[in-house]
Amino acid sequence: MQIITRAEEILLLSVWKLQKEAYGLAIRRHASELLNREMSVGAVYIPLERLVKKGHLTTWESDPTDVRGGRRKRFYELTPAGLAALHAVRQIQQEAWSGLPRLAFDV
Amino acid sequence: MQIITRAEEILLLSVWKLQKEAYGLAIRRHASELLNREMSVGAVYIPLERLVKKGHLTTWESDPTDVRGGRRKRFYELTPAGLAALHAVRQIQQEAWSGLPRLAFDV
DNA sequence: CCTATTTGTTTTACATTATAAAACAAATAG
DNA sequence: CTATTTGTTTTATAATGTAAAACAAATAGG
Repeated sequence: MQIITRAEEILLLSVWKLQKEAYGLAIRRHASELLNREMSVGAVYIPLERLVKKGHLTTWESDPTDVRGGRRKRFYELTPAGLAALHAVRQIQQEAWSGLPRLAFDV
Repeated sequence: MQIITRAEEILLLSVWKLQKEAYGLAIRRHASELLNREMSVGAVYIPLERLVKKGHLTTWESDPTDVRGGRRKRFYELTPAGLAALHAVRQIQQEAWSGLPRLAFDV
């Protein structure tokens, strides 16, 4: 489809929204809330890696923190290309949802 | 993902928009315009069939028309379930795109 | 007529994406 | 030390997306 998928859109927006707290599990929690549905771990990390490969996200690892189980985190940040991809999909959405006629069972 | 995919969204909206003219090739033309990109024939018919199977569309065949090459067409129409699926995805989109902080390179 | 062109759908074969589940890693609590 | 917690990576499979080819049937025009 070439345009980003819905999963990619949700993940990019989650990274955007979470700002400095955009790491794997936090992104998973946020995206799951948006979708009203618990995403599996793989359903987050694998698309995230793809988005990095495509240049829509950058990523780096932090040091461990001193909370229980607080090991190193992999953080993500939106790139200008990622933002452009979001704008592109947004525009298509707005066009696609405009000018729709009234439906028989909608009235 | 359970929520409809982007391809499904675009196809359902195309069927909605085209009303009584919602058959395979017309849907393909309309969806291609929305995406600014020629969709292949298979990229339309196969997802359409899937949407029928899921109960988001109904379908039927017309008689041939008397224009050159005007053979029978397979028409599609949105079901209430299809409309509900569109509304669901719309709501998620609006939530996902709200409350986004300003970005460094966006300013 | 008959064959070229046009409009249309179906099928096939393959690439990409999505997903669950398991494995792995490393931190602190007690 | 070892149980629990937070976190990432890997594996294996299902679901979707796509291009291209095959198939079907209509009219145009000599």
